Amino acid sequence: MLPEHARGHNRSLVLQTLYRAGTQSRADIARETGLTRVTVSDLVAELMLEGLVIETGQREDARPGKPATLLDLNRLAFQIIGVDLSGHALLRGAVLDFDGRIVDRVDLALARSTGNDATDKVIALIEQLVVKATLPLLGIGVGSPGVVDLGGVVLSAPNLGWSDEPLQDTLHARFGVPVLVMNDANAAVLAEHSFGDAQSDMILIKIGHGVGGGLLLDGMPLYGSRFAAGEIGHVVVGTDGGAECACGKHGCLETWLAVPRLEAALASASTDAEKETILREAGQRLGIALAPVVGALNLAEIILSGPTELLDGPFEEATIETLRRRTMAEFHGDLVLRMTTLGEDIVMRGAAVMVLSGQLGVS
Amino acid sequence: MLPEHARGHNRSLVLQTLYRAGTQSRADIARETGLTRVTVSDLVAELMLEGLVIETGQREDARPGKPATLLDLNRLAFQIIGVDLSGHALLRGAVLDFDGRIVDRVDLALARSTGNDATDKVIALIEQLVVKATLPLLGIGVGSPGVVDLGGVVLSAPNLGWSDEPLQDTLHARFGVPVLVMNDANAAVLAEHSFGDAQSDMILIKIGHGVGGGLLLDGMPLYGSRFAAGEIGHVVVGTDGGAECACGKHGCLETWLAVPRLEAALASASTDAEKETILREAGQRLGIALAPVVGALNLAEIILSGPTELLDGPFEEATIETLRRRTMAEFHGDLVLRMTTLGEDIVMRGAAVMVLSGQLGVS
DNA sequence: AAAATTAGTTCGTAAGCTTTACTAACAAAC
DNA sequence: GTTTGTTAGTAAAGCTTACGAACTAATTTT
Repeated sequence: MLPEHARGHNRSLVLQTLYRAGTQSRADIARETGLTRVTVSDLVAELMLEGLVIETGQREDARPGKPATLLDLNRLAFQIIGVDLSGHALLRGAVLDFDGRIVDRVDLALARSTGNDATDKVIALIEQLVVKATLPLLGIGVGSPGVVDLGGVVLSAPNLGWSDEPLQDTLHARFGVPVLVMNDANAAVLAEHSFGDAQSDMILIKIGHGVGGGLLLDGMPLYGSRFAAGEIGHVVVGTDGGAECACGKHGCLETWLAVPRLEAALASASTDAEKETILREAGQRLGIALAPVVGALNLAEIILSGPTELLDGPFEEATIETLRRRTMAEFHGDLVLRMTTLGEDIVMRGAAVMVLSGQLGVS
Repeated sequence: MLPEHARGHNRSLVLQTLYRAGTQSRADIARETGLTRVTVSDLVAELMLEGLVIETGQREDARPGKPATLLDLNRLAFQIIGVDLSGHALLRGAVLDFDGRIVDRVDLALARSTGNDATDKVIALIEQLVVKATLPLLGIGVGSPGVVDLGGVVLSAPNLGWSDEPLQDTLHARFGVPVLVMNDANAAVLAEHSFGDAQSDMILIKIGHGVGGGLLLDGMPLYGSRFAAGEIGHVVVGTDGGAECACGKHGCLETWLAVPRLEAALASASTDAEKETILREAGQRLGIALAPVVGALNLAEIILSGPTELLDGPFEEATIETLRRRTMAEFHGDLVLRMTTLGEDIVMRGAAVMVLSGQLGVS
């Protein structure tokens, strides 16, 4: 641990304080961080030289003493590109600002491309986004389905036909800015944590063509021993059989609640009561699968991401009821289950958080 | 982050290097840590003044250059007291050396004491141990059943009749040395990680009068949002009912595999085949409960701690078979399940690791 | 014997943060 | 209007920490 590491840490501390609490004075930051006013002034001077921080005028409120010079992140310093590769047929990308707001967006049909063709599609998408950016780029964040290691190599992503695809290096070589590639559900968790005021111990379940999850424990994403943390779709649920899965097993979580399966089941139902029963059954299965996870990790919150019309209602209710019945209320009395508030943009916004966090230590 | 924090980090780095790799020279440590020889010399001088590090002579092997002065941790500098409160009827304690070896031990019957009486028993146990220690004490580590917060307050431990018991503060006030109190299963996980060459992502399941677990993720213990991580005993397993539990639910993990339940079931079995079936059934239940956890966390290793005669055999086999059948082999091909190698001393040795880690940053 | 190699120390320097002391700018009270 | 007290920010000096260069020391290789 060298002095410059400590300096970098303190730099991030200042940025973090401004990012979270917004406009503040140097003295405010000093109080908040525990550093002295002198040190904060020094760090702020450095950050202003780099264009990351600006003075925004004086504080107006009437109180004794010299009025404070207010500071803020220079929210016009950079933009970020966020990319979501988790759609089954559509690659989605956006230009985002410092606050994670979407400035512009581009979609590109995957058209069943796989392997190098898929990689080329991703590059083409980003090229369009680079043109649309109106400010220098802080970096590019990508949320990819499948298993992604810490170096941004997609170890396995069946839908895109990738195995050991060094996407992060490829994109960095092509675009020359920092690139971060992460699993889509992990990116979504980061978005929910930053923008959706989620707690620090939670799991996010992403239900779409497949079922995946991302975990945040004590505020940090979990990757797992082989970078496959959250890959819960092919865990068998219950002790009473179930439909056959593409993976060969019977009763995998995906066979109960992947969107195509749910829609097919709903289509064959005639009455509303039947439909509700189908949704409740699926929600119960999710609860059964999650109960040991919630118990073992003492989670505070479960977030669902997926089609609102399917998940928001009987499904969600059945899941939380099942969880409550199967775990100790004493430890989980405050357990919350809810839909994400970020909708379809969750992965792109999470990808932007990755970049902010990786480049500035801010989130 | 102040310079002195960085200094502390580097101090621990030096100690850690010596702790893990054993006898080495200053130059070896410099190469290993990336610090310069100058800095290492400075840190070593400080540590030698404190009596934590000693020179053990010159290296003997024939190679060019000035022969190295070898260093080692002063393994006669301190001893540690480790206490295990998880026994149903017996409090166990030991004096341990720097390497976690047990130097002396003391047991004390709990005799159904609860509340303040139980606290007094713990103090009496430690008083006996303090007398037996032959070197200055680095600290006292305690593994307690129940839910323990980060400040060493036992929020809830039914067997000992404790709620919100500030055990860490009480013991620190009484004995004047650093005290660390942690959940028993978490302590056990630390022991297994340090002494049992376990991997960095694992769960340890402790089966005794109750069933509890401890998690190590990326080398760090997990505490959970309400400090109840690992409390998996009262999660309902399977979708086919089960016996009634003391907590009021049906089919909790404890109703399938707590030791008293298992022994009762075995006692009513007449043939060996019947007994094996009972153990296999229990092992399967554990596998069913753990499958979602292993899947969600992408764990590499599962360790069992408890009566060998029950767990080591059909039980263990059934658990790993069930896990393999219920999770994706692709992500968990190297999944290992085994008994702990540390036997009954695991919690006391883990308590010692807590102290080593907390006081010296070593583990 | 000379050259090469490795270990460890001494000395001076750079970086980073703190403490102390200051100026500037304001509000409140007399 | 002056005094008193408070708050913001800066300047200077000093401490801690780590580093690099240059040195001594001890041993093997040539």
